[in-house]
Amino acid sequence: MNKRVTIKDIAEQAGVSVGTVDRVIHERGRVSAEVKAKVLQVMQALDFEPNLIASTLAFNRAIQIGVLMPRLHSDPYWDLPLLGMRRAQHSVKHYGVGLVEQMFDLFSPQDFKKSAIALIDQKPDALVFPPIFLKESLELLDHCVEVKVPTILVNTDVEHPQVMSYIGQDSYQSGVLAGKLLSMAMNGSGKVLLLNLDKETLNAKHLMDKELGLRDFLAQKDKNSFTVLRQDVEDFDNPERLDSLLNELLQQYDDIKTVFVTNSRAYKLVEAIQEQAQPHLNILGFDLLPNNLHFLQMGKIDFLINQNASYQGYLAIKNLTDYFIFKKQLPRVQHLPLDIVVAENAAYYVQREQGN
Amino acid sequence: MNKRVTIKDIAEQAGVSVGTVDRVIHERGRVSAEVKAKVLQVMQALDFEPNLIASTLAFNRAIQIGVLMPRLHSDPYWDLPLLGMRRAQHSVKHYGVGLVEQMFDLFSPQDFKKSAIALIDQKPDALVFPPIFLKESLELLDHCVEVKVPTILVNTDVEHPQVMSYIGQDSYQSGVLAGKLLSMAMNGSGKVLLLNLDKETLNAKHLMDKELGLRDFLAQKDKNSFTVLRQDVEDFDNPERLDSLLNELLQQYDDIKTVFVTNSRAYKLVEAIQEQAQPHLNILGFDLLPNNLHFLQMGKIDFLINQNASYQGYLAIKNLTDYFIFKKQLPRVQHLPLDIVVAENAAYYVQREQGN
DNA sequence: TTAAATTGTGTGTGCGCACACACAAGAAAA
DNA sequence: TTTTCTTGTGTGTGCGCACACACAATTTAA
Repeated sequence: MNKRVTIKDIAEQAGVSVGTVDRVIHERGRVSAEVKAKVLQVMQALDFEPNLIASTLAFNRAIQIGVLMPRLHSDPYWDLPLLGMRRAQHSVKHYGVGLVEQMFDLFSPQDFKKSAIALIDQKPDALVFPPIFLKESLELLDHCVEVKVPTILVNTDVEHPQVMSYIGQDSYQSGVLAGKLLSMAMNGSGKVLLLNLDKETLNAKHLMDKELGLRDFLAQKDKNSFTVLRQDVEDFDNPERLDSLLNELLQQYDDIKTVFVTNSRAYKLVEAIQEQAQPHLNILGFDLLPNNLHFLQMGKIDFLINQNASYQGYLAIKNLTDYFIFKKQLPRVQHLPLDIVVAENAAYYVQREQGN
Repeated sequence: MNKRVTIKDIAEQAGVSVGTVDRVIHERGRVSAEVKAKVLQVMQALDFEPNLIASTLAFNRAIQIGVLMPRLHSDPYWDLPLLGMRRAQHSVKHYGVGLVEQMFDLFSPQDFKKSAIALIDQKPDALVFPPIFLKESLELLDHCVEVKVPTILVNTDVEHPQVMSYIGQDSYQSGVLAGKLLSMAMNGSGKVLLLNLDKETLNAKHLMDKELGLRDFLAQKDKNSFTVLRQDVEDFDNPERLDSLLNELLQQYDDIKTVFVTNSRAYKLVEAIQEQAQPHLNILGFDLLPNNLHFLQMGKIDFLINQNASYQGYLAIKNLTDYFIFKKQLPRVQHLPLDIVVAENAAYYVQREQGN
């Protein structure tokens, strides 16, 4: 372990004081061109790497990350990223990184807007949120430009100059992957029932992308043998309705072999299905919610594609720490793995959700 | 951001000096019982959490982690954990954590032993290695007891008091998972050809475990419809031999639908197979080696189970940093996820291998 | 020409903690 | 009783860096 090079070493070698070296490093100006060149040259020569530990200690400034998320416990999916963020905050708090949380109603653009304003008022150093409502999100991003708050998006990407980084899944590709798994389960031919259990499905780009991915994959695989039936259900909290709808469809179309639930609500479908002598349906859904996992273990759900929602939140905070504390550049897009989860390998992912 | 509590605050509140508080925290003794109790009580009351940044800075000691691994570039699989370790070292070097690497010949117990001695001679603070040779590994662990070097095992676990932590896959469960995937591919019935492309297969517990997992799963699924044929091939570097062997087996047994290559050498099989009008075989293998990935994309390998070899190495170093720098307790066993990798989701895992 | 602003450089302090050292008081050994 | 050891406590320095401040040498303005 050849002793680390410090700014003091640089100073000596360059024949200046540490203050001058410091000014060069932080580009604070007030250094003559020659001296600056000399210092930089010595830094290169000695391969200087600043001691980030000492740096953060001396920096001694708290970083506040504003977090704008759907209200906790209002929807099981949306709890995941928030909890991931909190876990991350816990593990970087000694760098002086804190969260300022502001919750909003998942189905209310007005509330989103109100919460956004409240959050900005607290002057956070950065912002993290999922752009659930496109119009309001763009307004928020515009506002961020003014107050110069860098932003990380999770869950859905939006093109905007103020977006420093997007962390989330590749929705199209997750549709492709679903196609692969379902085509395997269908063994050559059959119909896929695509279920959008959501409100305002038409506006949800990520759901559209998943459908597109599925259709593209199946078409490329075997255009004539596979069919996709799409059904949007806004009233997904009504089990009787869901069940009867499903039965109607099964009567109307034969050869429906699999169901693709495009979001995390596959468990709602399973809960709704009455035990009858139905043809066996293979069900594919998303995300490791407790209910989904339960049905996966019971064999009522066959596949879950893990979009790593919890890890999305975790990474968002970790990355902002890297950005502020360690001065790292962040990639514009970070797609997380699409894990194929079956009963036989679910335990590891559940464990990882807790850990990190 | 309520200002953090420091040892100075504790000292004031308890009416003692910081030195005394320090002695209490580090249990260095030389503190009277009453004072110690008082200090602890104040620490509790103020919810003191030491500033780990300041702590590591002041600690100012280099930690050397001894790494004993198969020689780089001798086997593509074994490169992964080592590269993971180097990546990890890079990301924690500012804590003063360094690696002392010592390589050995993958097939030579003698060389392993020699390298182990050479490594111990450099007095590392901890040791990481895969216990490839059981006898020699146990000797090494015994020696570690004497010199008091805590050890982390990767890839294979061994019971020994000096083993602080094992990081790796659950081999049995990976066999189970393979069973699940292959049974799906076989659609109800058929034979699995289990290929051990390795030397000294009989001594390799992890290969045995995989076989057991596969057999248990298939038996439980449908005892009568599935059969496992096992074939050990020590001469796996000879393509002609492999190809003819496979053809013999296909002639001898009908209804072989799938091949389970129990380690990372599935690509060797694919390379050996001559393009003939064979019945289509679904092939399952392990690990994201470049060659395996290539054949996965080409559709010649159907599934890869990712044992996260690279991440194993990464975690080993990260965990030791946590242990030494942040005084965290490590779990005795850390099983990494068994990722199901198909052509449609491979990219993310490849990307993660590079990143972390 | 002189005062004021600007530029270039060095010094000093503090971030919170770890640890060596100093030193007093009492206990044990001589 | 004197000496040595032990125990309990406080003080001081340094880890490497960030940043405020001091101050001289210029340059610009008045």
